[in-house]
Amino acid sequence: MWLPIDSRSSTPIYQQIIDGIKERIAKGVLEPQSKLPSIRELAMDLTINPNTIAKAYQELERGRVIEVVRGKGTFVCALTEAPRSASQLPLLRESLKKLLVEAHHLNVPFSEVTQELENMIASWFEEKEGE
Amino acid sequence: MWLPIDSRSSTPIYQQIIDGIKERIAKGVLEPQSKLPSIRELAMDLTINPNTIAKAYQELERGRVIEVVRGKGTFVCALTEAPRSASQLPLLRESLKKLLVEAHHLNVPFSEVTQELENMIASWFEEKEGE
Amino acid sequence: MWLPIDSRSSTPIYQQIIDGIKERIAKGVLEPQSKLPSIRELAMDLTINPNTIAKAYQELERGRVIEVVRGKGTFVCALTEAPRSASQLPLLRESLKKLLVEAHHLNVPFSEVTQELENMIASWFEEKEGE
Amino acid sequence: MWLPIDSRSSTPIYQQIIDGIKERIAKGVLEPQSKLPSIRELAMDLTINPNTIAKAYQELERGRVIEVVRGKGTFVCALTEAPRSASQLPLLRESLKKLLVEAHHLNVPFSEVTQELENMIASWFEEKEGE
DNA sequence: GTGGTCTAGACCACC
DNA sequence: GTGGTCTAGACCACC
Repeated sequence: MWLPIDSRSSTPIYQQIIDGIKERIAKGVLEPQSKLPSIRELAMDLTINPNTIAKAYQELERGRVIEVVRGKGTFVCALTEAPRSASQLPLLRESLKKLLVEAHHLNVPFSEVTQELENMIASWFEEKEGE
Repeated sequence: MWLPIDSRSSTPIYQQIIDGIKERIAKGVLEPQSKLPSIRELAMDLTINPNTIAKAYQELERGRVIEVVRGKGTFVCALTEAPRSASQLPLLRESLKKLLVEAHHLNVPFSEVTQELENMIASWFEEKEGE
Repeated sequence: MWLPIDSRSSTPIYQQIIDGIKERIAKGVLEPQSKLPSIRELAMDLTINPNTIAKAYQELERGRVIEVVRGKGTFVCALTEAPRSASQLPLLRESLKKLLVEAHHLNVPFSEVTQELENMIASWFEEKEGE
Repeated sequence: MWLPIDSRSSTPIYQQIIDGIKERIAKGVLEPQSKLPSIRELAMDLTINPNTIAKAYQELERGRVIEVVRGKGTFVCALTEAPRSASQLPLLRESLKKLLVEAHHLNVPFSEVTQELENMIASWFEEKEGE
């Protein structure tokens, strides 16, 4: 598996791995129940310290995004394992607020934000289909 | 001036101050040309070290969000000083992508994201008017 | 007399005044022996605190660029009052070095620096003649 | 690494460090991709507080002169990362103007400025080769 | 090991 | 009054 890692970025490498895997899952490139590469394998692919991969996997497991099956490997969780709760809408709203603040300081009108969001949703699963 | 600061958060305090001020500007609570509290004053209000406030103000000045007038104080920049360039849409799209990834992992359907965004835009300047 | 002053610049205002007057003298706009505006007059013109103008004039007097004649006013020094000494070439070389360091980091080739310098010299007294 | 620091100068120490490092890079003494001393190491060498070195490094990183690799250290950027843009010639011209103003007040004729500049360019990389 | 953040407190230049 | 710099020393995350 390949993920875009920038060792010069201020975002920690383990966080970049988390973000990259979550994005691939969200886009449907990594499907529920599918197997992830082993820590060593991914460390080799990305030429990164295995400890760093391990930290990313631990965080993803804590967040119920992936699960470790002893002796078999690591797998993407089924959707039902992360059921929706009332606490999740406030989190999303917080992100939405930050998005609008950013848009304002980039001088992008809100109407364009809505438009861009709709465009992105429309083409969201493209990467998966083109796979 | 009050800003919500969480000293236990992993987000640095100076960054929380930056975010808080940018949000107040974006919502119109802090208008262009209006005066910000002095470093010492804000440090007292938030019971935070003046150096930390100074770092936040310096970052905001570098980003052309605020400007320092020698010996007089610090002021919100006029809008025209941060003109829009072609490099800004990609930044917004990156944020939009992260938003959709987050929504997926929170089990919030994209249609609801769009709906929430429109609601938030509709009530964006409420805080200012209620002031 | 008008000078370009930016109260938001990180260069102190009194320094901007010094630089502006030195530039006008170097370009021949202000000729040797010519009279400068009084402190009060210049303070009015630039809408700046008279103390700030006074500080600039004091520094210029210390550097033998201008001289105060009691009861008559302030005048540009004659050239002969700032005779050339051996200590001045090193100062210029220090400035030249900084110029080349800057050019390197701006990715401007040295050949272009030389060319730009010659162009600038060729058109140096234009402002005076157009006066 | 040694840099000439004057703690009595009006130029801030962190700025002197920035200038010194930029000069060493421009002269080729510090080559692209080469490693800079760690903050603590340089602080020891120059007997300066680590915070001051850190500020200098952060400014240099913002200017894309150096880059931080997490946990590994700080390195000189590759040249291609600071591409030339149209906004850079005006900055150089501003510096050239200041140079000519200074030359005039030092009583150094412009012909000698040109001559000194050409001499300096001719011997620019000497320090590197003599290394 | 590396750099990043924060506090406490001092001193300074500028207006 | 204002912001800017610096020290001394602590603690933290990352690799």
